[in-house]
Amino acid sequence: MKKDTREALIDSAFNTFYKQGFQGANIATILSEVGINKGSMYHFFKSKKELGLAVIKERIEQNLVNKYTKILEEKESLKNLFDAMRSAPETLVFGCPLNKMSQEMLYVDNDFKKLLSETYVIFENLVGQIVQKEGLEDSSSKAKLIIATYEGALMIYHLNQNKVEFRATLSDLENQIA
Amino acid sequence: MKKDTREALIDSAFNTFYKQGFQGANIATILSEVGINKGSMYHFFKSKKELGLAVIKERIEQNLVNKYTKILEEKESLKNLFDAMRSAPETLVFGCPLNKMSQEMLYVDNDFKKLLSETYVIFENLVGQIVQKEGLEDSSSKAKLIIATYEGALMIYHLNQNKVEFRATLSDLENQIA
DNA sequence: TTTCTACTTGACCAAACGGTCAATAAAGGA
DNA sequence: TCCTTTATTGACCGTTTGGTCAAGTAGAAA
Repeated sequence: MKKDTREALIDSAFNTFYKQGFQGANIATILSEVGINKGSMYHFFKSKKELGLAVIKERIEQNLVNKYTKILEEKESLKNLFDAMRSAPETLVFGCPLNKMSQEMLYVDNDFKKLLSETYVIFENLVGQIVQKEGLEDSSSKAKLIIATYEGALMIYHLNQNKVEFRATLSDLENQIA
Repeated sequence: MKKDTREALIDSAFNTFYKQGFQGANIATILSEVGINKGSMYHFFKSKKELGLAVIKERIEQNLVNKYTKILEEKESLKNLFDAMRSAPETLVFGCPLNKMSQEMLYVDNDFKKLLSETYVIFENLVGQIVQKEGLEDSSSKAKLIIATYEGALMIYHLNQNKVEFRATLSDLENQIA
């Protein structure tokens, strides 16, 4: 179990940053959640920032890759993509992790910006492949439109808590895309 | 000039929070920018949080109201709405203030959440009125779609810095709405 | 068993943070 | 002019913050 300290640290950091924001989160919270001491964390990460970057790389990016490559490999990719997006309120209870982190950190730190931009490219490519698989043209601009609408609608959902309208927006988009 | 301290404070706070986030910003920065002492600020605002709420109410919300009521009163409202949105990268250099603040603070503090939700309602209503003025049906769900796409596309723009594609996304939306 | 490395402890630190306060100054009205 | 209210000063405070470090422990390899 000792070997998993690093993973437990990233898990807890992801959750804490996700809820409270990177700058608003404090390390002590993460430490007590994992049940270790400060020095132990600094053995794996040389700073809070490094921990943040690891969270982006190993959780935010990885979660996106896992989720959307799986959809890409399925039979009805595009349909499943919209199904997955429509269920976002259930899974992403504090919003889109990539969007949250981006809004907060993009102009605060350049290393965050670089990593978050790279993560977005991966996201767009995966959605683009799903669109392309359906034989649709302009897959990259369609992917952008899907992601934009999804992210924006998710923001609105978190502001007005109206799940029905959130899903309706995505369904309209789905009908329009195909 | 002395009477404008409160306004100068909110101006500087808005800019600082906009760039660095609410939690990431420190009061000393704002104070030195305005050129006053700490006690002077605490004469007008009883806490950093009160200053943050005032920024939302008196800058973020007000700016939205000013900008979109003006468009609503113009001749070609809907066209001008899309023109204004397309020029967002020039005016909103760090993203959408409402979106940024929402992503950061929605699940951190309930007073922020309430105020930000109210601000969104105002935003949606104004865009809804612009849509309705054009004689289009379903103005409220069309307003949601416009805002969602706009917010999402703006997020993408800040991640990939591609202004051409940002504008294209909004132009596609414009063509599809009408 | 010894040794080397990876990990963990817990006390410690300096700096930065948000916030307070009594004293003072300036403005405005009577 | 005097007086009251509003605004400003600047020193001060307690807490929290991210981060350090010397010491010790556990585990694996030899």
